[in-house]
Amino acid sequence: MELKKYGTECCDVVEVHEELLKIVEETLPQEDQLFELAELFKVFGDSTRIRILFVLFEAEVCVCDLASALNMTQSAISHQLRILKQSRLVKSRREGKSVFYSLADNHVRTIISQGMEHVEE
Amino acid sequence: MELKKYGTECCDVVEVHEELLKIVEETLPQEDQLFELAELFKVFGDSTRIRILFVLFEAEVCVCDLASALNMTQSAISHQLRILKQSRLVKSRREGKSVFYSLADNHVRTIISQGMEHVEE
DNA sequence: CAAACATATGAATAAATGTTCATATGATAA
DNA sequence: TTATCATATGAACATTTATTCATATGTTTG
Repeated sequence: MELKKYGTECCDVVEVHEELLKIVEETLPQEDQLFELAELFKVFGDSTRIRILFVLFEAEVCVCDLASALNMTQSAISHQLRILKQSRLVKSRREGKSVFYSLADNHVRTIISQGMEHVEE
Repeated sequence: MELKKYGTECCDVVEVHEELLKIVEETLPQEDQLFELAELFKVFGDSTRIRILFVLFEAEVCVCDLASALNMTQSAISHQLRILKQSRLVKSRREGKSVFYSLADNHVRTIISQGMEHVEE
């Protein structure tokens, strides 16, 4: 599919090309969806959380092991797990005193692997 | 592939399970790669930049049309385009006084569509 | 019950970030 | 050249955010 080009002589016109505006209106998701999407990617935008996710790619792990493995305080890890859970990227399961975390779905893997491909280029 | 579980009785032990540590060491990307990856996702973590990308899904567009279409100042858009360009998500091409922006590669589409799938669940 | 352990969370602080404003750069036209 | 248009960018400000510290919650053991 060919990309169209807009705006060649737009900038001295007060109104933008009707056609571009129409397309944007048709294809741009709703404000709240764009916001949610940005919020989701913000969650990926921290190396501590990325590291947590990489560990969870391999195993279901409890909080204190995550803290040890990543060499961070229990509190810091716990705060980040909360954020990961709120965005439904991880889920948790209590077993006695411990809480085990694991990946919630496979979008995580796809998104991270696409990101890796991009930075590795 | 089954996920293993680690840490059942770890937390009163000073050292974490050897096995988990080994796996983490083997599979965790280098620090600088993790950092780059987080930086990349930070770029997606802003709704203005997401909106810009959605417009560029449809067409090659100049800066002032982007500003008009998204109802933002030229300066704000330009700052964001700079960030998108630095992470090689968009590319630009000058034509006379105008500069046209377009997507740099297709990872952008995959990443965003996976993100959309996730938030739409 | 109390003590010990694992996890969660509120408050505070420092660092990062998006937008605005003013202005600089680059290109075209008169 | 000078004027004008399109874009880029530095500085400032307000907001967001990751970590630390202290402490609370929840579970098991004695």
